[in-house]
Order: sequence, then structure tokens, then C-alpha cells
Amino acid sequence: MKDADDNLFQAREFAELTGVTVRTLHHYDRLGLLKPSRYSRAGYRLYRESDVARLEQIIALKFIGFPMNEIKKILSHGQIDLARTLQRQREAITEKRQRLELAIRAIQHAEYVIATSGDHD
Amino acid sequence: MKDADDNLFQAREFAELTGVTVRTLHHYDRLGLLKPSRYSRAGYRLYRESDVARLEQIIALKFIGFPMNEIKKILSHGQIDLARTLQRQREAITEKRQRLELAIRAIQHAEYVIATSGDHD
DNA sequence: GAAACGATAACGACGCGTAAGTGTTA
DNA sequence: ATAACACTTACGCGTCGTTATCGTTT
Repeated sequence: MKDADDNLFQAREFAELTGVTVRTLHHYDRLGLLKPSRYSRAGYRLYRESDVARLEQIIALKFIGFPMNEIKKILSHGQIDLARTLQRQREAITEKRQRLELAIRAIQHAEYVIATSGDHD
Repeated sequence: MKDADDNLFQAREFAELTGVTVRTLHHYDRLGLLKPSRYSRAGYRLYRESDVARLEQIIALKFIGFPMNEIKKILSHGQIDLARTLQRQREAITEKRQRLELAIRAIQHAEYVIATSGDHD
């Protein structure tokens, strides 16, 4: 009866709502990445809708390959250097992709060798 | 004077010869992936030239993204299913590459948003 | 008084890097 | 007696998954 915005989510519900597991919520809590808005007297984590936004940001940053500590920094000190950070991340990922392409070509070559070596007898 | 092929390599030399670290040799030994041909009385690992080939195979399989336990299987039971294994691995890597491309596009989009949001004031 | 759900604690996975401490001598 | 190299633990890293054990009750 005090707050207008009082619909809280318990771990399980919040997890399903955002597509992560409860274990992940525990993990993020310990990392200090996403603390629930409150804890019940029994210690249950209680999240609000505003926490959804935060978690979705985390998920988005994770999707583009940032490690959790980087994500924490990015979410804490505003968008300082965000442009540069994104650029470097893009470059790093581009390199990874390049390595995968080399690996794919190597496999294709190996497949070719196997195929032809098996045929000619 | 017993064997014709008797030039053995000590860990360090063998490592440099193949481009891995001594630590890696220890690791592969423990994994049972690459056991040295012999051990000296003091417990030193002694490798032969035939071990070079084996290690290079390991390196090649690692390059194309197989985890060590897979590599061990592949090297043990001949080339059974090798074709199929390579195909699945190629598909798996192709998927990874796809994810990276999505991430790259997401970053590019974010960079675009940042750039334009900063300009229009 | 059981079913569901919550919590914490801690090991596992992956491939070595990196000390730390100690023995050997290719 | 030292340099150089070798050995064996064992922790660290990154992100949770997965039991195991136990308390709560949205």
C-alpha cells in the first residue's frame, strides 16, 4: 500500500520472464552485476520490472561478446568510451570470425582429401 | 647401438621443434594424448621424431576446433567416421561464425545509433 | 505434511599460463 | 658450485550447470 510500483518477481518467474536461469541470477547477484531490488525476510530475491531492462542490457552486451567484468564497467560508468569500446570489441570479434573461417577452409580441404583418397582404388 | 632411430628430444627441444610449450607437453601427457616414447631415469620426458607427427596431428585437429577429448578419440580409433566427424565439426563452426556475424552486425548498429545520436544537437 | 520453490556451498568443465618448490646434469 | 633445464603439485581464469543439503511457503 506504500508504492505504486509494487509487483515483484521471485527468482523463478523473473528468470523465465527474461530467458535466463535462476542460477544465472545467483551468479549475477554475486558478481554485483544485477542485484535484486529487495530480498524477502527469508532471503528470497525479489526483482522489479526496472530490473528487466537492466538484465536485458546485460544480455545484449553478452551477446556482442563482452566478458562480465567489462559489462559491469560499461553499465556503471555511463557510456564513457563506449564508442571506442564497441569498436575494439567489433575488431576482436572480427578476428575470431576470421580464425573460424580459416578453420572451416581447413576442414573443407581435409574433407576433399579424404573423399578423393577413398575414391581412386 | 641397438636402434637405428635413436635421437631423442628432451621436453624443451621437442617443444620448440613443434611450436608448443613445455607446459603443453605436460598437459598432453596427463591427458594421455601424447605420451613421450620414454622417460629417463630422472623422469625426464623423451620424445622421438615419430612423436612430432602425432603432435602435429593434434595441433591440426585443435586448429579446426576439436576439443582435446575428441582429438583423443579421433587419433585412437583410426579414421572411423572421420568424414562424418569433420562434417559435423564444420557445421558447428559455421554456426559459431554465424553468431559472430550477428554480433558484429549488432555492434555496427549500436555504433551507428551512438554516432547519429551524438550528432543531431 | 507434501509439493514447489528459494538459498548457499562447492565441484566440474577447458586448456593451458604461471608461479612455487625441488631435483638433475642431453 | 652455478646455470639451465626438468619434474610435480596446484591455483587462476570465465560462466554458469549441476548436484547436494537445507530452509520457506508469492
